[in-house]
Amino acid sequence: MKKIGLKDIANHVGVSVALVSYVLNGQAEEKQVGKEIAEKIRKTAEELNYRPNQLAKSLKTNKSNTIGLVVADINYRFSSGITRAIESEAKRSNYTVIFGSSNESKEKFHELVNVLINHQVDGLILVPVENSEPSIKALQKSEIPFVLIDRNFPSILANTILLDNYKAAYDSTVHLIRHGHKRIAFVNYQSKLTNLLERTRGYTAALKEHGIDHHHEWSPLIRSGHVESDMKKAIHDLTAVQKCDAIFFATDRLSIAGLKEIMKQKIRIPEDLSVFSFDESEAFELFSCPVSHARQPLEKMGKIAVTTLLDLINKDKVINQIFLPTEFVPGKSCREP
Amino acid sequence: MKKIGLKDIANHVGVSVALVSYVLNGQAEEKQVGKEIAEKIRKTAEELNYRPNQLAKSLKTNKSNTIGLVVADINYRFSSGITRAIESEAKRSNYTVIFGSSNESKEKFHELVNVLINHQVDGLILVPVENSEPSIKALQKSEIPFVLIDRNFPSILANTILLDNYKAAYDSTVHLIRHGHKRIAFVNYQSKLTNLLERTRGYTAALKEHGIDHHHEWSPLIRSGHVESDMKKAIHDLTAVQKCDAIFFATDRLSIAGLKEIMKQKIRIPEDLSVFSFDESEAFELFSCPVSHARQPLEKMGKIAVTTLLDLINKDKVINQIFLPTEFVPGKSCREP
DNA sequence: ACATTTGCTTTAAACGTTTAAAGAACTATT
DNA sequence: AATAGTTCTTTAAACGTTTAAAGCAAATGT
Repeated sequence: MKKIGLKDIANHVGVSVALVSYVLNGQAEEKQVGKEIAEKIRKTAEELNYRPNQLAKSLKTNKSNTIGLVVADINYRFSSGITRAIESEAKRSNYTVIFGSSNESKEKFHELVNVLINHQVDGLILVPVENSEPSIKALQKSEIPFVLIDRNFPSILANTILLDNYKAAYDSTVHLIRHGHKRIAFVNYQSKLTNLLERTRGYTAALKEHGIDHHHEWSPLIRSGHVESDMKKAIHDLTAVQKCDAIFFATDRLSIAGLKEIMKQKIRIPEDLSVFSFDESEAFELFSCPVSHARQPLEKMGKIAVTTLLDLINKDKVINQIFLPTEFVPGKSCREP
Repeated sequence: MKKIGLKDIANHVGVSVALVSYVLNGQAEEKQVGKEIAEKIRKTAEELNYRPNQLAKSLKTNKSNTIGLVVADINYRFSSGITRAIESEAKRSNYTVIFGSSNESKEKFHELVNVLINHQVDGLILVPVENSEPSIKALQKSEIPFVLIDRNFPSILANTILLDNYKAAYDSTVHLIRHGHKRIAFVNYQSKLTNLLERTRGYTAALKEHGIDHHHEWSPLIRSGHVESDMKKAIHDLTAVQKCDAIFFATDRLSIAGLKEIMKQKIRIPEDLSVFSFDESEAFELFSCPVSHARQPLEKMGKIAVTTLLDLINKDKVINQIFLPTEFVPGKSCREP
């Protein structure tokens, strides 16, 4: 079946392509197209199963109705959640999402951004990866609207949708303190990403402000390439050596790895140890007890990212940093006070 | 920063756009472009930070280097895995993925396919949803190459990448039989999707061929909108009433829901009951014992989907149905024989 | 000296749209 | 009957590329 263009419809009806374009773009009355002709055009378009060529349209109008999305790894629960939210919000405004997963590689990130730009996306939503500052700075020089989501950089001032990581970690730590814990550990990735650093900052501040001396050994850092071995060591050290009575994991993946190790070492939750997780995971459902955790507002983040971006595309550019709160989901993984 | 086009480079260097186009497309020698000029063009392009307009390119060449992907729900582990595999395989061949999640709605599915076509994708990879046959049949009438993945329809002959669901379910059931189980239950969704029906067929065949009478009550169907309540009833019925000694869950999500219920009802695995799962889940890692399951070859499926599609795009159209085997992952959720 | 070849470059049309602007056919007003 | 609106329709350029074809020197062959 040959592709049908405006020209085909025009020939078929016996009018010019301009008229067809007007009608099919809903400018029939504005341009005062004859009623019967308009109807005939619509009918023929339908019959011939006309599909507008979005590329040609975009080329002419300089507007692709497309937004580019780069996530850190689509296999993360965070990424798929945010992607889904972004995609459906985008479609509400008639935008299509072009998509890439950087897999935490700055090279791939950079390349993806370029590919998306070449595809003339109207704007970008990015979850930046470690050391991607240069790519972002280059982006800022172009006029392409973009918003960062979930992660940011101190050296970069841009539109950003973030969790209030500091506050969430602070509050969660306080939660543990209220439960009577004095030796609270915080397990984080070894990373320069500010969202993770902020969590550490929140944790430390909470301890300090509640008169608890923070021991450096309570905050082991896990290398992302060596989660299993590092975690094994960390859990053992925190429980057997440091005698911590609570562990706060900085992400869902750390929580899972940690809980797995805790199971292996036959540590009972919450009798021997309280556990709290930043982020939630489907996996928690099958753990021996419900895990208390802070939940990220994925839907909301995605939605706000899109609306912020669309504002940026349509109106003038203000810079906006939005911080969203997490939701506290109580479980049974923290011992009663 | 104004957008730079071939024309700008041409003006800058003092040549025609054609020359610039040749050079920047690597046809410099073929078209015998002067060495110094070619060099100058390349340098200027670099300096001006030229980004080719992919839309214009595609419009002219009638090739967008873009493939459309529609998954059933990006939040499924299957979807994100397959998406990631597809995206990276596509990029290896210089294709970009345009993406949509139908969320199991046939309307959204249909709409997404249309949007992608309007964006002139060179081909489509689709995970069809229930009752989307009409959309697919319409697709077949157009000349757009597409492959179905994971699901298919008896009434539709198309390029398809599937699991060998029948065999996987058959083998898994046999595995349970070998472990000495006689009363094996199979919990599936209430659905017309052939991949799920095939699993039921494999299960039933295995029982029959091993001389086990199949009781209809052993195969409860869970309604996708009522997983929790239906599962509660099913588990209770299978264990307390039917006295089944093994349960085989047809999908990862059913397994999770089932295991949750099993935990609630304090049934011990594998002492009181053996459990086997089709699909794997991160959640299994935190269950009280490792769950034996059949693993889908996501990477391979994605890769094959892309290569099949690219063949379809580039060469002539043969119809191919590819069945992939699952991998057996032994756990400790089946009692010893 | 002229024709041919070689090496390099430009011209111009096309892809499928949009959209100002001009044009044509009526109708209404003098 | 000439003029001026209305109302409807067409013309044509443009968006940023690609690419066949033509153009033009300079080099080579006879």
